[in-house]
Amino acid sequence: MKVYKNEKRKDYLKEHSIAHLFSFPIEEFIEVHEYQRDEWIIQEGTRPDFLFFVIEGKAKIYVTHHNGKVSLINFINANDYIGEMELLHEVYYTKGIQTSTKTICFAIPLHRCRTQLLEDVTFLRELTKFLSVKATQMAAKYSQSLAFPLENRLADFILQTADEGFYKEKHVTVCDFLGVSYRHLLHVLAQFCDKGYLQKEGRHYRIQQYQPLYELAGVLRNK
Amino acid sequence: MKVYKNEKRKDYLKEHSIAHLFSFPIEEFIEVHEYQRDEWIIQEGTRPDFLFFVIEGKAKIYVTHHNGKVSLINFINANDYIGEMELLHEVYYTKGIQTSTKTICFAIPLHRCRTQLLEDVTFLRELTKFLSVKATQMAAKYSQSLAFPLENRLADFILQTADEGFYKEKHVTVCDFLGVSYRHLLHVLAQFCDKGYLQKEGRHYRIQQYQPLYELAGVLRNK
DNA sequence: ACAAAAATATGAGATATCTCACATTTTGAG
DNA sequence: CTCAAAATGTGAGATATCTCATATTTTTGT
Repeated sequence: MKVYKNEKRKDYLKEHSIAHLFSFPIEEFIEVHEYQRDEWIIQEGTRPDFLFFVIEGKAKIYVTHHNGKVSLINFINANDYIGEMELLHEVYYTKGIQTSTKTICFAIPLHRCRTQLLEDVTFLRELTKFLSVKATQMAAKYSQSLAFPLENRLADFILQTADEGFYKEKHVTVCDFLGVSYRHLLHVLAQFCDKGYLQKEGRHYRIQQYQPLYELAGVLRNK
Repeated sequence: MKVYKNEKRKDYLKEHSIAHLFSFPIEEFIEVHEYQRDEWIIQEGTRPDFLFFVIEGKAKIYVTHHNGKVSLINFINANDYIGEMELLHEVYYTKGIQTSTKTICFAIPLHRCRTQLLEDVTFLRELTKFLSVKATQMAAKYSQSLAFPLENRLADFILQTADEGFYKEKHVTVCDFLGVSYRHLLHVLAQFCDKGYLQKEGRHYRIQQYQPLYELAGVLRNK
């Protein structure tokens, strides 16, 4: 992890100003952190000292279970908060956050700003919206994971992550995210190929037929 | 649904004052609603006109999927908010809320209070905490549902809901909540009886051995 | 450039969970 | 009280998903 200083820091603060998300002058407190690919921004089980706001990059939230299974709870993108749970709760089991690309965050030191943050209307209103979206997403994922087989959830995931007609996600990551075994993921992908929805090209999959994938994904939506 | 008026309303407002959750005088706006058992406080897919705060009673959040499956997303108890998503988001697919006992709520009319609520630090701070707990719970449930078989989740549920050593929940509700078929739920309950953890008495189950249930439930906790 | 680690791949058998069909019991509205 | 609806209960076969063993390929650190 690198901490940007002086000019580089100032440039980032100016270029990606988040002053409008607060009603007090926050900039002076902000540190600008750069994490490289696959670095851990927060270690699972360890309280962070900062509230982070992601400026550039992507990351993943992980939790490890007693039986050794790892769940990828969600993806984090630009303009997401990290560490807000620890700001709000004294006691909290901290999830691990790992970058999947180079990631730049604004880091707000909790020991200096906690009190002010918790009294700031502008900040709290934004955070409330952020959390409500998060809660809704998780509720949706939860109920879908119980109500539908992998076939449907995978179709949705493929459509959401496909890039120019190609699905290129890493199988291992997708297993953790959709909560299925590697074996079973490959099995369902192979079915999609058999049925002609996808065609494997090297290690990527070209989407051949969108319509049946749309139909499989469509049933996840609410009534 | 009944709306309490005059003395009855005043009594409730005094007895269960929520003035401390707001920094402006909210009481004058509050309606006191009573819902009987099994009544719907909010219809799925229909925007509510109020933000509710539960004073007494219990309710359930339901969502219906395209394939006809119904998920019980969560339980609602005293001191929970209902309808906060609709306060925060113009566009939102509203979940259904059904009481499971007689339930009394304070109902805050959105059209009159929305603006003030969204500018109220005290309210927003409380709501933020409420939502963060909700988001965390859902994330936990989600990852657990994927990582563990029913055996573990049911053991946890039995221990959490048991009353004086007896488990008495309705099977149909539990199926929706744990996202499994009726048949399978009975199957696992029968296993617990075979193994001597539970003993069926009429339509209730007496907990015979806590230890193995604790162990099954324990692996849900994080590493 | 090379060895180790990670990711991909595949087969076969086991288990968790679902669907459907049907019987019985309990509950609630009128 | 009565009847229909809801909840409970059981069997049997189907399917979704997991585990494990093992092989190949790709990526990564040094």
